[in-house]
Amino acid sequence: MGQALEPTRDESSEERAFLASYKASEFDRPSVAVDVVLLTAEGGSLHVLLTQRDEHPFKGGWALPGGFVRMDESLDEAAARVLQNKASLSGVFLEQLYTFGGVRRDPRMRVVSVAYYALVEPGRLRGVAPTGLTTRCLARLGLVGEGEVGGDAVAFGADGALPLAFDHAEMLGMVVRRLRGKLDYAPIGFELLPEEFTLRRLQAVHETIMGRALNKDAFRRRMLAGGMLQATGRRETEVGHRPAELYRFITKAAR
Amino acid sequence: MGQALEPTRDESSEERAFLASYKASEFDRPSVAVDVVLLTAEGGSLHVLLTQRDEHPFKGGWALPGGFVRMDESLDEAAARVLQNKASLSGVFLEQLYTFGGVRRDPRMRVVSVAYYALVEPGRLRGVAPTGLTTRCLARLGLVGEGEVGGDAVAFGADGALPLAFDHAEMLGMVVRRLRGKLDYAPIGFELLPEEFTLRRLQAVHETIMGRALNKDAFRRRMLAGGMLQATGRRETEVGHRPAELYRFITKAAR
DNA sequence: TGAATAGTGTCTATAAGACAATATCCC
DNA sequence: GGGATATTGTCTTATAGACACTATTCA
Repeated sequence: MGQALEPTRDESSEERAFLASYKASEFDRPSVAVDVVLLTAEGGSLHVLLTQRDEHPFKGGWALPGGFVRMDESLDEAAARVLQNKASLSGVFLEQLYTFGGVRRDPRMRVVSVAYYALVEPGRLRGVAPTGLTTRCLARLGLVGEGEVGGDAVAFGADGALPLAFDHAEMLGMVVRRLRGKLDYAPIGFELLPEEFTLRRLQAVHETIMGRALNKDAFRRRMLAGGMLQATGRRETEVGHRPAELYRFITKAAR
Repeated sequence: MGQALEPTRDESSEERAFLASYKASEFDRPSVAVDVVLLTAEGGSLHVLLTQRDEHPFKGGWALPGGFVRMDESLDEAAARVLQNKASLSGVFLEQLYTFGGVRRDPRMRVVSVAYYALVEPGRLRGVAPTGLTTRCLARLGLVGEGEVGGDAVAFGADGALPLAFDHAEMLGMVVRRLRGKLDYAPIGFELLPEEFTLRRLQAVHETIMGRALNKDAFRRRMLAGGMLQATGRRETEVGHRPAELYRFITKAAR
């Protein structure tokens, strides 16, 4: 570039005086948190990791895993830390979703929350939310205004819809719409599958995200023409019918 | 919904005790700011409002208009306030872009900045940045890695590329890519035009955003088929050739 | 009348949808 | 062999790009 200024090189006495006199804590400021929407796709539905709150506010309600951003970590790092601490996951797809900053979204105090979403294949979530636990669950995700622009999402537990804390229903609605929008041009379907998969499984993931059936022929053609799939030569086994070829996702760099 | 908990109704003594004991200012926290990318399209280029910094850091560099978020306003409201104060604009398209939260993006202190972008027609920017002023300008915007996924943008003033403060080159790069991605399915081209416009002008705006020529016939067909345009019956005047019909953008609601 | 762009109609190439035919596994 | 799904090939239809032709304004 050569265009950006280099602040560290510009250590004039004038600047040093300015920095010394700058009172960083002079004003009230919001807290900054990250919330992570950890998603997986299984059984034709998206599932999201939720934890039950044992304190006020929204005591007993279900919330996304989150935490406050530390002074020595970036937002991305904070989201990765939350994912590591709450789900023992690292190295997964993790991307910023949107930042929620309503004045009263947390009744305790002003909290600006940067929402992230993570995508992981079901196999990596074994043990993260064992059935039977009441404090955390993988809830099935459904949209309220199906097919509409705005609207919240609903999370279903074993006994029906779960009460969601804060504005987390809005976050969940936004993440589904974001996925649907990105699916056509970003390689996000692969993030929800193991390393090797059949075209049928990939289509099932896409159908799960879109919430509707897709044309098999067109899907197959589009995927193979897209140049992001590499045939392994191997085939699935023990399926009770003709086994399909296993494919692998190849990044642009590896092509 | 009926699923969300209602915190205000849940005023048990237990909750009141909790809220009273909650120490909101116990921890260090980042400052929260908004930066606004105010864009318009003219002469085949996108233009962005920049102000020259007269203080450290990045003294003399060019920055997006921005400001700290107040405790009594949402992020959207803060962005609208900045737009009103710095450009005397209200009621324009304004949408969140991305949140930048690198640890050292501001050398003074930790600042998390929520970037917004606003779109206005050139006519509404008359007087906002008069030529000749040295403290603010409407800079022509160009992408660095044209056609690539990532990469910064460059802002050109009268004398060439302007040095951009903070991570604002990254914000500008992101806004161009966001616009290109949204153009196909969101009605954002209209936001950069006056209320009535010809198809040729609309195509010029799309070409400006995409940075490449578009097929005239296909563009025309697609726009007319999209159902978002209403012919006014009037035509442009004084153009030195056959005048084109004037169209108006109609929202879904008005259809 | 000429220059310049608007607007229409038609042909072709490409991608999507539908559907039939064949292939290959497990039981 | 029968059941089930994979895979291939073909036909039809919708859309994008190319291009020719006509229309309308101002100079």
